[in-house]
Amino acid sequence: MIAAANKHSDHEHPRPRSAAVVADIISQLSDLGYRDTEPRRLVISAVAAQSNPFTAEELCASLPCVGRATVYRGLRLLVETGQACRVLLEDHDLRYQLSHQGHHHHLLCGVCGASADLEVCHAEDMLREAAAAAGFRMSGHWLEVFGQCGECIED
Amino acid sequence: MIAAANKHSDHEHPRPRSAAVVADIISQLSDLGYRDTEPRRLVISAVAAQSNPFTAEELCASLPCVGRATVYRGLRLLVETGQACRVLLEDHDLRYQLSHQGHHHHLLCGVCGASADLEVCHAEDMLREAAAAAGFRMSGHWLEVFGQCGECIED
DNA sequence: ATAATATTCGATACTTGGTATCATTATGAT
DNA sequence: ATCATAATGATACCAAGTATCGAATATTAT
Repeated sequence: MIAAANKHSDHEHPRPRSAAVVADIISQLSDLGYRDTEPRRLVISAVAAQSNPFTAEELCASLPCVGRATVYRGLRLLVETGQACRVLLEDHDLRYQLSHQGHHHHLLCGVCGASADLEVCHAEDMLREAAAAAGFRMSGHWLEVFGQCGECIED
Repeated sequence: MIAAANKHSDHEHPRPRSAAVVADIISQLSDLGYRDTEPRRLVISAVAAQSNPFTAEELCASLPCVGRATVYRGLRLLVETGQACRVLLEDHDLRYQLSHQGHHHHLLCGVCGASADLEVCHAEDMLREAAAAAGFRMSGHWLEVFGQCGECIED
């Protein structure tokens, strides 16, 4: 009934095929006319190396050789091109994360900070109906689900 | 199937029984041990006078006689005690609004800025199930629905 | 290869939204 | 009326993000 979710938490190996992910993103950006530069690569690599949602400042801190403005620009570019997405935590802390597919939402663990994707948004039709009942034409929605991941429940 | 929504837009009269709303909030705060002060009253009145979601800075601007810190403190108090809620617009603009009942979500018009409430969150059970399928224990969620209200569709 | 051109970079300054500090003032329980 | 305590407001501060602009770097054409 509900789509399964892909867990991608901390507790795993360095990061599976991070280099390939970076190369793919660079190539997609290139197709859009964006140049392949050293700082941009560094930003994308750093983003791909993160497992849990991270803040822009954390990214800056992990990239002391790249200017702050460049980090923010790179991050914004990734969000605008759909390669990364913003994640809103329960305390309104805004974080970022690589996008793993098109439309999806996040399950966010408040204990360890891990996130998992809900790959399909089944709420969409229901929300569209509810909006229509109120005379609204729905054009989009924002949804985050908070809780604890399996590992943190055990502990 | 889906709960009806209460529209509370701009196009109406000044504001129905705003004074009573303010008195009620003051009284509830008083029960919690918060004092009834002049600046606090002014903040609450200003909040109650708003029809659409507003920013904290707009509130400050509409209350030149109240210190900025006090406006922010008052707003935070209202959110913490459940009298007001935060509303996240599609462009990540964070706004505030009086709460009209317990758990609910917002239909937000991107054209005129009006908001309406979805009074019951039917998505909740579905989300809890989806979270459980991914091994998560859901503790909460954040949902905003964007679109156009009836009046703005006509125009 | 090289020059021309447009993009990107990074240092810096700025903006916005919000919080901490702290001396002064107002509240409300007694 | 007194008095401990909460609230205020001016100010300074902080965090996240954007604008500016001269210097550096990619691409493209030659």
